[in-house]
Amino acid sequence: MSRQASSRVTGLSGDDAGCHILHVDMDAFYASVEIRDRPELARTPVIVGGLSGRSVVLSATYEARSFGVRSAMPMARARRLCPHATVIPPRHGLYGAVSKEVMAIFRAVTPIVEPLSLDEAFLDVSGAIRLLGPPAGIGEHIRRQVAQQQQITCSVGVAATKFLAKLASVHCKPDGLLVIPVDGALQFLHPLPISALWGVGEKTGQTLARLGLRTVGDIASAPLAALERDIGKAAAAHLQALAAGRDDRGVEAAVREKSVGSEETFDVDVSDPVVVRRELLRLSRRTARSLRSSGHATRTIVVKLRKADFTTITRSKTLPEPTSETQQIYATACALYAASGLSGQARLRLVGVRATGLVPAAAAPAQLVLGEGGGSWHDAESALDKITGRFGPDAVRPAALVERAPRAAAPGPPGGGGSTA
DNA sequence: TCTGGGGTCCTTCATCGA
DNA sequence: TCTGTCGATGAAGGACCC
Repeated sequence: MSRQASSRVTGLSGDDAGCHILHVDMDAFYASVEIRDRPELARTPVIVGGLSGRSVVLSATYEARSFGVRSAMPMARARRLCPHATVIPPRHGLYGAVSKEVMAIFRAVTPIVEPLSLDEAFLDVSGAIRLLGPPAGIGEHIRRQVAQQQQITCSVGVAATKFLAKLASVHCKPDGLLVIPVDGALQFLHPLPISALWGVGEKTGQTLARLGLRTVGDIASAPLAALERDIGKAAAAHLQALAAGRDDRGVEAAVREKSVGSEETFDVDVSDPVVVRRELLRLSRRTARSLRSSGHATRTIVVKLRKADFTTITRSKTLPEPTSETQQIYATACALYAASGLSGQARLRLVGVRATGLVPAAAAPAQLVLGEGGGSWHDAESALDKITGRFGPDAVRPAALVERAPRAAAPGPPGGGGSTA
């Protein structure tokens, strides 16, 4: 088998027999897309992130990372670490469009593509081997296509399971390809720190460290009962399977959405219920629009409230019938906010609205309101979706969301007001 | 240092009906 | 009629991932 390029991390045999899963991950995706449009920034520190006081880093070039900048880091700190970096506000629409084109490159290789986010995906290439050759060669083919068509680089992990393929791509970044052969999996896996395991974050990592477990090999040989006692049955079984190289999840081309939602952090903490309710209206609108555009309705509405001290509470309500209407979602969100005991009592830094328990919209009964013809709000909102789809999300807004100086008026009462301008 | 936004999954506890 | 049990479901919170 020929390996044309850049196995940055190896030491393994490179034998890709039986390694039919690829994990493809774009390198510093948002920043790379920005540099493609501004080539003068190539090989310089670039940070993509919001400009407001509470923004975090969304993406950073490797030049910026060499100064300690990491994604999810507060922007203020990133700017202190790397004051000469170019900071670019994110253009999500552009990244979405590039992502679509990259996924199309993947789908030209195999129909079994499972996107994980805008910038990474699992591919099952077992059906493409006869036509395109061994998996590592397919990985190189994909890397070339992405570089030629999109002028950005990606890294590819090749292995027999999703977890190992993902680890492989992490270990060959940036701009690399790594095969973890079937018979080299444990040799690769066991020296890694426990944080390499999918599902071990800060808290679980601390718990495992208290048990004296430091490496993946330690987890593999730990008694299951001890793990279960400290991290729970499901997590213990999950981690021990991964540590033994077992991962029987297949690549799924169609993953069903389970929830949609929207949340927003205020620039400054807010205690005024009028402002909070106005934000709930905005978020309810966004959530309802996501529901309708994905062809779903929701049964359960969840409101998330984060206080100034960062403690977070959620309150939820399951409705008798599924809905995708802004009015009903907003009314429920307001009721949950009122019942939380935080209304007017606490300073909030974030509010969120989420819809779970999704059902296909076609399965939801048409909502009839006494005294109105069937589907009144639904028809009106569908019409608005068409307008906002064409002219942008702010083309038509509820009166309550039209900014007025110095302070906007309260949104109309739940269930009755907050309608369209 | 001071923590975004969009998600998934798991655990625990309460409630309800059989 | 009362009590205990069990499973399903809902609610809340936490941890994690990208």
